[in-house]
Amino acid sequence: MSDKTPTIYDVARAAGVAPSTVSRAFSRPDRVNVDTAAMIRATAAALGYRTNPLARALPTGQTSMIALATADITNPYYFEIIRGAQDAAAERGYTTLLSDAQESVTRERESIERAIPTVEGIVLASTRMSDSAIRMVAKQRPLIVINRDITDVPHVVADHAMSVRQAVDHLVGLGHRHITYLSGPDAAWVNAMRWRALRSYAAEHEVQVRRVGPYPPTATGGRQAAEEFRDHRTSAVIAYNDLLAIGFIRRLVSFGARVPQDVSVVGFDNIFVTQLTSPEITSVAPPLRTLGSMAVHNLLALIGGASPTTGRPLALPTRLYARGSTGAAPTRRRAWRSVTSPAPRESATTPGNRLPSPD
Amino acid sequence: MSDKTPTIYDVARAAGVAPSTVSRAFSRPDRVNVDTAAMIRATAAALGYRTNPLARALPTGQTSMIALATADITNPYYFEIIRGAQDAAAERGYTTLLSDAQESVTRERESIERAIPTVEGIVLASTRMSDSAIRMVAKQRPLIVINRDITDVPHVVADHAMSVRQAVDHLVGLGHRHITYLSGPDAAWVNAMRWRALRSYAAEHEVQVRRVGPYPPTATGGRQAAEEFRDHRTSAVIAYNDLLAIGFIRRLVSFGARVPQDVSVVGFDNIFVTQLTSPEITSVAPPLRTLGSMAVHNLLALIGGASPTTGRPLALPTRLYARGSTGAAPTRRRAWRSVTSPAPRESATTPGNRLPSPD
DNA sequence: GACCTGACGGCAAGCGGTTGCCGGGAGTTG
DNA sequence: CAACTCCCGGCAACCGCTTGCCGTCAGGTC
Repeated sequence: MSDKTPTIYDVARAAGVAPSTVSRAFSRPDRVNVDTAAMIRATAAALGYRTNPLARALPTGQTSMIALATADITNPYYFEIIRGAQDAAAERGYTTLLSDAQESVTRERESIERAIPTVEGIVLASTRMSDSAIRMVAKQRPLIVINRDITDVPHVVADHAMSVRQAVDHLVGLGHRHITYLSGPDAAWVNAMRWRALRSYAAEHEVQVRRVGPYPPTATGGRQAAEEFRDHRTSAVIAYNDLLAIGFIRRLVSFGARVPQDVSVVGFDNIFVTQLTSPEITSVAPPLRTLGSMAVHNLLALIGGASPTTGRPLALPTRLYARGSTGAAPTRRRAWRSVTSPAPRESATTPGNRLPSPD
Repeated sequence: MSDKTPTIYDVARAAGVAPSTVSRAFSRPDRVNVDTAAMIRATAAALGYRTNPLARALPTGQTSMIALATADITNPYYFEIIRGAQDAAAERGYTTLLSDAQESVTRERESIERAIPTVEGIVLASTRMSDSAIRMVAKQRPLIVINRDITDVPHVVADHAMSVRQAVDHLVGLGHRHITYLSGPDAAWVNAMRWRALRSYAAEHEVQVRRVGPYPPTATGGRQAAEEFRDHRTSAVIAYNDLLAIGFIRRLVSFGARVPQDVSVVGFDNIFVTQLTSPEITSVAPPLRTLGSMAVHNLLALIGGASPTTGRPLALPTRLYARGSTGAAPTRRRAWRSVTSPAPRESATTPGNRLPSPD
């Protein structure tokens, strides 16, 4: 009994067959007699044999791995996408390699470059790369892009027009007629889509919209936005995403504004944090989990040799969750509560994540 | 020009040397003449050659991958750990394979089993596995455990005693003398440590402590906790983690309690969400990022052949961030505000993440 | 009974690197 | 100038699994 992990050769010897037969017993069961196969499996099990994915990958190129590239893994937005993707992948025996670009294009490219040789395909979730860069990657590996419509590259997208309609309808239903859009990163395709959809839909409904930004898609970005909003108020605000909405509201409140009495705010993505704030955030939820799993399904089909055109990129429906951050439009504009009144304080501390390592 | 990616053989032919020389030019530059090496690198670059990690891994076993196993990737607690680990790994040319157990022991074991053949080492972040199961894994691959002190298995831990002291000192400083501990999962080693430390430290300071739970380490768990707390109040509460603290506070507030006037709450981990709630959550921050990077450093050392005893497991210092959820103890206990008064409403909706896939 | 067919197992050549070992030649030493 | 080192490049044998191809043999056909 050697301490090394057993190989097909060990199994072959023990079972009295050729290595090739052992191999086939696992990878091509139909190619070998059922009894022989059963016998081989049995001895393999007894020896504790497990096929080495690396060795298998070399001749076949099948690593059973796919990459899921995210712009920032700490953004709750990705949670459900990741879950959906991983579940779908695991179901088919694939492992998901999560890559995190930390919101940097360079890092994104690097980590993708690095992943390419080991993965069979790639899912790009809200990439910041240019169309041409994406096409370069698509040339090397099967690729699916989430939430970005790029010609000739297969993708899955949420129905952005629908999401915007839901947000606007909700606000209009509450009597709002003036909406400010807090813009996300310019490089984010979704941001552009939302704004475009918003503008055209608003036009149809005699709603005034204007855009401010761009801001980083974080709570900090939202705070910034609030500073600027202060001088150009509207009764309603649509934020590029929930994090932005949250930061925005917090700062606004610290200015003495009341949400939703003075300002109604709706976000996008419906991340779990929307339910942990006061007020809770009204948010439009894209089917994140479905996007993730669908992306992987399509990717796996592509890897399996399906033609890229299969499965027309239909836009997945979204849904609005009405919560405390939206309410009836004020009948007439009034001054915000004085700033001197006791407003919830905001902490200036930052997480102490960079403690020196004690050595 | 073939469309296949070039191999060392292609480079060798183009450069007029043997494949082995090409190989060495990359993996053992000192073993080959500098000029030759430079020439080879040049032709390699011209051909667009890049060494295939899979092929390299087969004979050497060096996959340049490590696994980071988390109990629940959607828990913000892991963010900084992940970042720290990934940075440290990337710095040394390693790729991190993130695995997500979704809080299930079976899944955790499965994904680790699955990862073992492809990774050189493993970091276990707050595993739910038993000591013996962990030792089994440690037998197969170099292993580092985060935040769990298990004999004979190398680990990195935060100073739990210190964190508890900080929480208690903070509360005592505010005049609190009765503390309830909201317990996390029984399987979480940290939970046990905290409670133990809390009990002994409290005893020294004439503070009454009691424990309730266990609860799942989520906002929902916190809500549950609030239900039970309602009938057995104390002026101060220490929650197993921030999520628990947040859920707890929200429910409490919906009961008419005021935080921090009636109840002070401190959490652990200092996740980013603590700064997005009202009130913001006072929290004790373990050096998450350092834990992550240190774990990887040690792991890499282990892989490099260092003896496991190297680098005594010292406990990393923690730090408390005082925020709005804690305040002076009430001079005397008084009734909570009536439940009928307008309390912030809590949404009953759940994220619509499981939209049927439209096919 | 000769011939054909299909199922099944084995042989051996890869997949793309790595590495122990060998040997030629330049440089060093006495 | 002989003897000895080193440096450096090549040869070839792996690493563990897959797979095209071939041979054997049982069963079916006429």
